[in-house]
Amino acid sequence: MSENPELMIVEHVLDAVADQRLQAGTKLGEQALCDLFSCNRAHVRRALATLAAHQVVDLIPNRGAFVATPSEAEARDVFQARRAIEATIIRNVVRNANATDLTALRAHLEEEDRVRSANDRSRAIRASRAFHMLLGRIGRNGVLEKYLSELTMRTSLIIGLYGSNRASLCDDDEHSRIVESIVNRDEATAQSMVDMHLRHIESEIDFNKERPRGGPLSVLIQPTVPE
Amino acid sequence: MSENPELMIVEHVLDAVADQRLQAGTKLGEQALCDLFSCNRAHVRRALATLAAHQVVDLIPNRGAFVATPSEAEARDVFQARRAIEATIIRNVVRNANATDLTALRAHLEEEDRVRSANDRSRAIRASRAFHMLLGRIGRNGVLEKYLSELTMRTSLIIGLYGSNRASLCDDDEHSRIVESIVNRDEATAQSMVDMHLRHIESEIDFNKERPRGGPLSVLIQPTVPE
DNA sequence: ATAACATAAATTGTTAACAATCTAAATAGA
DNA sequence: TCTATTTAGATTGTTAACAATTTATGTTAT
Repeated sequence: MSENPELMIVEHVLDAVADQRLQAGTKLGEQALCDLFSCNRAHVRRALATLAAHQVVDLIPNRGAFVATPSEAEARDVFQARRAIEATIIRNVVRNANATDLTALRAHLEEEDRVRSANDRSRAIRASRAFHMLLGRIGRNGVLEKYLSELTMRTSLIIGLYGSNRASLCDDDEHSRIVESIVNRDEATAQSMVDMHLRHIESEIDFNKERPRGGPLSVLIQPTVPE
Repeated sequence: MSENPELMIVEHVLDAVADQRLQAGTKLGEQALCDLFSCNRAHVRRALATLAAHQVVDLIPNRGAFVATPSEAEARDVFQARRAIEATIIRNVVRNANATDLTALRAHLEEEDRVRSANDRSRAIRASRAFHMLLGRIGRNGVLEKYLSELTMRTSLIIGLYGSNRASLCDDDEHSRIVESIVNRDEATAQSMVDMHLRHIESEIDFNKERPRGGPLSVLIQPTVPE
C-alpha cells in the first residue's frame, strides 16, 4: 500500500463505487480512511476533495464525506448525458476500431459469457461496466472517456439505489449485437443499438423502490480483481 | 473575502481562466494564493486538488500547480466533446425553452451587440462564453451543464494558446441565428447551426502558432464583472 | 565569458497539536 | 415511559512547525 496514497484512495473508492460494493450514503470517515490506507488526514482530505469534484462524494461541512446519493432528477440527467456521450463514442469506435480492438471486444464478450454462467454478481457488474469503458477506450477521445467513466460510476450508484433485481447488469445479448454492428462498420445501427441499450437500462429503474443507504467501509480494501 | 475560501479560490481561478485573464502554464504558488485570498495552505491545497480534478490545473509533484496547457490532441477531443454535448443541450433548449428563456436569450444577444460596439475584448470573451452557458442552463440538464462549463473553460485555454486573433470570440451573427431557430422551434436547424458554429471556432485555431505561456497571478483578484 | 559547482532562499510535502462542532450516551424531570 | 437537558466522546476544522525538494544566487575554475 505504498505509492501516492491520495491516488490510492481515489482509485479504490471509485472502484468500489463502480462495483457497487460501496453503497450510496456510506460515510467516509477521515480516520477510517487514514487507517485503511495508512496515511495522514491531509492525504485523505485532498482525496475527498477530488472525489467530490467528480460528484461521487458529497462533502457536508462539519459532518464529513458521504458517498453521493443521486436524486431521481439527477439520474435522468446522467442517463441523458450517457446517451449524448456514448453516441459519439460508438461513432468513433465504428470508424476507428482496428483488428486489435475487435479482438479485444470479442474477448470481452466471451468473458461476459463466462461470468454469467458462473453466476458471480460482483464480477458481472464489473464486466458490464468494463464493456462500456472498453468502447470508451477504443473511441480514442480522452475527454469523452473520462466523462463516461464518471457517468458509469454514477450509474452504479443509481442502480444500487433504485434498480430492480435484474436491472443490476447489462443484457449480454445487447452487448454482443453492438459488437456485431461494429464489426460490420454499420454506424447507424451501432448508434441506435447503444441508444436503445441505455434506454433499456434506464427503463428497469424504479424510483419508488428506494433502498436503504449506507454500509460498511471495509469493502474498500477488497483486492481489485484484475478483470 | 470571507465565506468558504476554498470555493472562493476555485471560482476565481475558473473565472479567470474562462475570461482568458489567466494564461496556460501560469504557476499557482501556494503562498501566493494564501496571500491573495488570505487563508492558510490547507485551503489552497484542497482548492488546487479540486481544480486538478476539473483538468484546469496540472499538479506536478514537488513542483507545484500550473494552469493546464492543453495539447493539440486534447484540444480536438475537447471540441468533439463539445459538439456531442451541445447537440443534446440545444435539442433540450428547443424543446424546453419557455417565454422567460427566450427573453433571456434575446437580452443576451443585445448585450453581445453592445459589447461588440464597445470594443471591449475582455467583456466580449465573457459574453461569448455566457451565451453557451445560457443554453446550458435552459437545457435543464445539470450534468451536461457542468460538463459544458468545464469544456468552455478548456476551450478558453486552447484559444489563448493556439487561437488566431479573431478566433478569440464567437461570431455574434451565428449566435443570433441559433436563437432564431430556437424561437422557430426548428430542432434540426438549431442542431446543425450549433455544430457548424463549433466547427467554425475550431477551424480558426492554428496549432503552429503556439503562444508564450505563463503570466501573472494578480489577475485573479480583478473584480468579477456581474455580466 | 562560460560552465560547473556550492550555497542560500524559497517552495512543497508531512506531521502533530489544538479548537470547534457534531454525535451519542447518560441523567433528570414530567 | 417518554422527553428534554447535560455531559462525554468522537469527528471535523484550523493552524503551525518541521522536513524534503526544488529553484535561485553566487563563487570558482577552465
